[in-house]
Amino acid sequence: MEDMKYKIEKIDSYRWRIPKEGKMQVDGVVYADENMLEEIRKDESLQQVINVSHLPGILLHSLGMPDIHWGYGFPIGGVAAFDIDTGVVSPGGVGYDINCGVRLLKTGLYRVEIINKLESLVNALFINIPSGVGSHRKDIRLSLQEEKNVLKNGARWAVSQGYGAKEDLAYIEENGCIAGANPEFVSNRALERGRAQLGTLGSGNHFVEVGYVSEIYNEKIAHVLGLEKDRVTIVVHTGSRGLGYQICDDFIRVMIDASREYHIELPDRQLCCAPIKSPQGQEYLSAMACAANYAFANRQMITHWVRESFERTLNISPKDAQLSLLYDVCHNIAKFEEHMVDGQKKRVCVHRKGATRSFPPYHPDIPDAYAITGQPVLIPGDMGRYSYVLVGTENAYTDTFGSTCHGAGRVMSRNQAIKTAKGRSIAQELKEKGILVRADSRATLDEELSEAYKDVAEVVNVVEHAGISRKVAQLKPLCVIKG
DNA sequence: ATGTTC
Repeated sequence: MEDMKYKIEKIDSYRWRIPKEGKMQVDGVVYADENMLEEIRKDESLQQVINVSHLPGILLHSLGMPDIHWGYGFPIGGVAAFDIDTGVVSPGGVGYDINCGVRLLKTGLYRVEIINKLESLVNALFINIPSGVGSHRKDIRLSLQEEKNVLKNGARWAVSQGYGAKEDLAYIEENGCIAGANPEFVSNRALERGRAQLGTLGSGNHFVEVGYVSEIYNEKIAHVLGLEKDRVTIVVHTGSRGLGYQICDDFIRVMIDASREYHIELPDRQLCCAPIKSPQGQEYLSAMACAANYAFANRQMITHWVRESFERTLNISPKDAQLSLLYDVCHNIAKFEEHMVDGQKKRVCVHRKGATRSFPPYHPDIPDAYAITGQPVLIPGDMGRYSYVLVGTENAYTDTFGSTCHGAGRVMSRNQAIKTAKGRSIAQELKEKGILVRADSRATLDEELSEAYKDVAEVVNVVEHAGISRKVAQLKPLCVIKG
């Protein structure tokens, strides 16, 4: 590399250290192989890992996952944990799409049973789940009071309204509801934006994808999770829509003032934050929990319309379709968790921005049914390739505050992707690969071009070799709806 | 990611 602004040392084939210097409070640690590191160093994301390491109360290290890339203040693919008494909470450490996340449904169906019905299936999904920028539902009109119930109760609210079943809740991170949500700290503007958008997909990299289990890497774990080769699966990737965006935006303003008030020295204004125990910190966490719960409810409602689309299109009963929830993970969130710090168990505030929780077997916060496997970790790839199901490990718990990667990671900006796609039909190219796509906008398809992303297989390879997740299965797409 | 620059 030409001008090196920071030192980087090899720990092993999959881990790199940026040693603490100057005002850094801790080292930076990045998970990547050698080739990936070269790519990663082309953007500002490692400088962002360093910037985060300056924040007060940061514990052990500022982490970068192999799918790291440039983000607002904190890198996307970043993990940082803070001491509750001396540390801070930062909206930039969570991101604009609060509780953007992934849910995986498994079915009793085999690929051959749906392969001739993909067109009607994708059409049904596209009709039943509004997609695209600003998408909203005409069939649901929430009162303000009811919306506040959504924010307080998350997926549980959705189930109480008939979207899915009570049994689903055990298979959602935090059972689909983050504690401490208080709608009092959500602005009217955020509430307004959220009201008509509940139960919609959104845009960008969000999608609903019907696919199948293409590869099993660990038969025993796959069996416990209910995955079998050629079985049909559904992946839902979406978040908290305009509501989460507005909450992030509102609190960035609050935190710029708070950083000044508490004399927090910031290497980048975008890292604006407040002490966890300050009023501003607590208010952000209450509002963030509201957005997180909205996102859980959103994925739960979308699940209902996925099930309905399957039942109607394939003319099967819900029981026969067996669209059961395998798991639902957050990948943009700040949470209070217990971790080992300097040999002591300690409650800390973990920021995961474009990073997934990866809890080990027998951790009390994972479903009983998965005690022996560890927490399912859901890693979507790009539109044209494949996604992965992994499980959490003890190493993740000790090395990365129980965290791992979240996806393929962009290598092209959105504009670059649009330029690359010029003169091509991405939908047609996908069709030739056997993937049927329906999208609200052509521009979104162009932005989400396969080549705009790293090969997720390489990302997953790193987290597996570094020991912070174990590979269980690969899923390949058959049809997909997008924004 | 985002009523894609109130």
